[in-house]
Amino acid sequence: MEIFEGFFHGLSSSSSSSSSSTSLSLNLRNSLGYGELQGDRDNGMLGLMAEMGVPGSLNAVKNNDLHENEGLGGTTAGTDERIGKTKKGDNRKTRKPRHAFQTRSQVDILDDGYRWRKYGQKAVKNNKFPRSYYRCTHQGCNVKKQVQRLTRDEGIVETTYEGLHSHPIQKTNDNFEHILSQMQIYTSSL
DNA sequence: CGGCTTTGACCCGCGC
DNA sequence: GCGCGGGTCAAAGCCG
Repeated sequence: MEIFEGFFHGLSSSSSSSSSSTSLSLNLRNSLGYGELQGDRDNGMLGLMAEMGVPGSLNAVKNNDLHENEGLGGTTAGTDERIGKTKKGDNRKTRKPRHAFQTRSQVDILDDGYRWRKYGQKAVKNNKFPRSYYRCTHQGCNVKKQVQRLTRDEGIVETTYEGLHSHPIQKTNDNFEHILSQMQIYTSSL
């Protein structure tokens, strides 16, 4: 997979600090947890990058911001009322896998083939760019993701996926290589 | 007109 | 207890 090797050249030239809103189509078919099992990190993108050996130049992107947060009581089934505060602390054991990776791209929204609905945006400490919260629009699929652009290198977008899709992707991934030629993927598992 | 984004409020955990 | 930081809700507006 020399494509990844290819990215690292000609990247720095394209950081034109313009966050154009053209949607970039990144289609990762069999990655990002499409499946029933949890924690199947061996396949898909993460495993792919793990075995191809991401070059060590990514120390510029310290993922000290990526701290695993298992509590994350976001397991709202959508039925509980805030006022009632049923606070389902019991099923905290069902922690969801969270996969974060960083892509060097000029666009904020990396379309990975799923349909996402934005449900929030917050300013993050130590970052001048806000973090966006998305949820998969597919029925019964409450996969969430966060997209955040780093202050240190505004050419890098950090995407954190939480949960596993229970439905197939709908788009094709034939232009995957074309996408890869436009961005640089870092990896991190948490 | 329906789906999505925007955006302020709300909630909650945690540290002081 | 209070403030802060982060995550979510939901009403209103936008847009194809």
